[in-house]
Amino acid sequence: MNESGPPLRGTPRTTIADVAAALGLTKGTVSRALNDYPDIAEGTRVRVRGMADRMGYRPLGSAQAIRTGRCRAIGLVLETDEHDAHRPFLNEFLAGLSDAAAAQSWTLTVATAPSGAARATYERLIEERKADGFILPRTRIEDPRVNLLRNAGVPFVLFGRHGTPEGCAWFDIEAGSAMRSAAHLLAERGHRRIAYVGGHPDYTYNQVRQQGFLEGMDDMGLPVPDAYMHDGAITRADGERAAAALLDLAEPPTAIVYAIDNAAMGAYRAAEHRGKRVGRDLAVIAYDGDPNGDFAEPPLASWAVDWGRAGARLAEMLIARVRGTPAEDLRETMPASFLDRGSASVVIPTDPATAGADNPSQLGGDS
Amino acid sequence: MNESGPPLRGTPRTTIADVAAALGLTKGTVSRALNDYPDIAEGTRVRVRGMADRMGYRPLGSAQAIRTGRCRAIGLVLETDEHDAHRPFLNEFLAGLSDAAAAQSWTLTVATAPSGAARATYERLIEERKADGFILPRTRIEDPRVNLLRNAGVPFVLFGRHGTPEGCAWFDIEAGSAMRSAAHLLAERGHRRIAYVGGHPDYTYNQVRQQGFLEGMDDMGLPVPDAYMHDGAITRADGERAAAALLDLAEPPTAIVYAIDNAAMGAYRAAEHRGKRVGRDLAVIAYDGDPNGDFAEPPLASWAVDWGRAGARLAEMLIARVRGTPAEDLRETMPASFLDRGSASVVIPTDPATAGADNPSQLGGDS
DNA sequence: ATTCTTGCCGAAACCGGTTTCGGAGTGTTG
DNA sequence: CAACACTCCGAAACCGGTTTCGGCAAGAAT
Repeated sequence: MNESGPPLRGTPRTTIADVAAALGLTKGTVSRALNDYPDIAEGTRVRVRGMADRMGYRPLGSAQAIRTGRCRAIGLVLETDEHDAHRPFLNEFLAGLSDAAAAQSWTLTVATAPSGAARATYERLIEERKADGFILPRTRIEDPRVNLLRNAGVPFVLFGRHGTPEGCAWFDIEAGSAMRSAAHLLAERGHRRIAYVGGHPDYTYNQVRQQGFLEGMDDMGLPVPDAYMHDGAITRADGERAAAALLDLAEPPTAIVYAIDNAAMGAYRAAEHRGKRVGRDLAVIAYDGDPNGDFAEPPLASWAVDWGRAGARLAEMLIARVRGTPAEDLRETMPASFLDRGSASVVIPTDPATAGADNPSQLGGDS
Repeated sequence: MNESGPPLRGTPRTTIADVAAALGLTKGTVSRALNDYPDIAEGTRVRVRGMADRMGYRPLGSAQAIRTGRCRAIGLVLETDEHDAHRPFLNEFLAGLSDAAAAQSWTLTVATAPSGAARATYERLIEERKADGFILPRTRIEDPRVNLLRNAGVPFVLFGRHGTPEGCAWFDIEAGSAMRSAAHLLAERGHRRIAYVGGHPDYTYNQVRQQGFLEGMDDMGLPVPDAYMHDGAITRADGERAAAALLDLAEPPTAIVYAIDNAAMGAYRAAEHRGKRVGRDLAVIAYDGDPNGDFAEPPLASWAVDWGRAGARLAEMLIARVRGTPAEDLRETMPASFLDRGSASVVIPTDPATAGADNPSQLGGDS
């Protein structure tokens, strides 16, 4: 019984036995030749190699898997009911992963799960050996996936550092220094009152970006009053609320740094409702490089991440990890690149008399 | 040799042999019991079932695959360097696919390829049996993937009908009737001069939507001059150009129907540059339900597709197809739902004297 | 009481690979 | 010339399932 299905494959693949027969060898020998066993004569190896790809032989992953325990597949579990800054980039991220995997004849197994119930999904994939290891996007500060995989003995690579990175391989974007540079840049353009609006506090990216911003402000000797620090702005509406609160302060900031592009888009409306204009009365720099930001008026300055490249490196690192490279040797960062667009080009004339002091009357003059 | 990797799994799965031993049966019997063979006593079957899930037994996909030829995986090849109207929805689409697959203990294998070189990707996945069948998103009018898979004897389900659908299973959104309704609705709101801006001409969606629009116009007895029919607008810039051309006509349309939300977003700027305003002087209805449209001023009226549901149905249909259901029995459509937002709420007062005639002077009065 | 079914399960082959083991052939050394 | 060490490959077990085949036992038919 089981699943009886008529539409079986047309051509009946060439198996390793076919290759062996064509050469008068045994399949064991062919297998060892192809897998670089040292007890195979070099001449035999090239004969086997030649015949194998002349016959178009491609080993059957599942057949290998049952003996080796490896299916040459990267696992990726996307958590769905979650704010997804990477939504516009999912394509590129998947492309990076998939291409890098394909280059080594690996494939990509994707699953989704509601954030809470991800555990069961991982367990199923592990139990059925659908993946040799996992890439963990959007790491949280306390991330239950890490312990789960650690205990199961399944290799993984974090995208974003973890609170306790012992024994973890990770890849990360230098978002901290990006935010730090944002603070520098705004300060150099004359801003003294710069506010920050963060994202979801449970995630490591949020910590990193906020800290980077604060370092940047500290570098420039600029104070950051509590009222200038917001958090938890994920959606455009969140960002609008935060901007509204900031702009309604007695001493409103002249610039806002957002952790998330999407939230930053809300600043435009908040400013407009107060007769101000982003890019003229208020500078905004955000992070993500969301293409939609390019269509804002003026376009949103932002830090862009090369998601394709990130995916590719993550895939390569995970494959290396599965093959045995120690986790400690698999740690990389990649810089983000700044898109210096209109929203950031607000220059505050530095009055020598008031330079260094907080001077509220600086704000608001047209052009 | 081969890939020697230390981090092997912790717990050594329970195999079918373990279950058999625990019951004093042979693994053959256990296998048949679990797969509903008729020659197993009902009592035995329940004993086996009970013991199996008490022991947490889960069959190893790759082991099954080598005998059955099925790995219980859905294949999805995303073409990357392509205009992707589904980009904002990729998440939901994947979630729909993955959840429906998981419900039947299937998984999802995702690969990407540049549009041109997709063939090799399919061949590799087929050759290595990484997927039992494929879901083909974004069907083209002449789609090489169809012949490829047909010849290979690999099951597939089209997302969007194909030019020659013989022997094809497909799922489709009723975008034709959506566009038709859009024409009706605009006509009912008094519009007589309605233009259309299509998307990429190689894809079936474009054909379907355009035809639906023309039918709707025909239903209402409204003429569609050639100058009112545009095509090939994918990006926001494309849409802006098309709108500009239309608005610069001697008799500009009072409403534009777009095949793609993203292109429709360009109409806002084109209108603005001409002192007009979408939602007041120009009605716009598009298609895709892009969440960004909700942040336009006024929000973009559009037809939304439930991508999660679409993915789920596609997965279920493909699994059925793999299990033997004839392609002809696997054909479904799903309606799109109209988001009647600000951009469509332009009412042209129907002057009894001029009703039915094209009257250019109708346009543009401030409400 | 014999024969014929029928229900039910064990035994074993099989799928396509990998890995271990042993041994035939050759070359080296004492 | 015997003993020994290598090189290289065949033979066969193995992985975890599925599927075929055959046979035992109980009940039905003759």
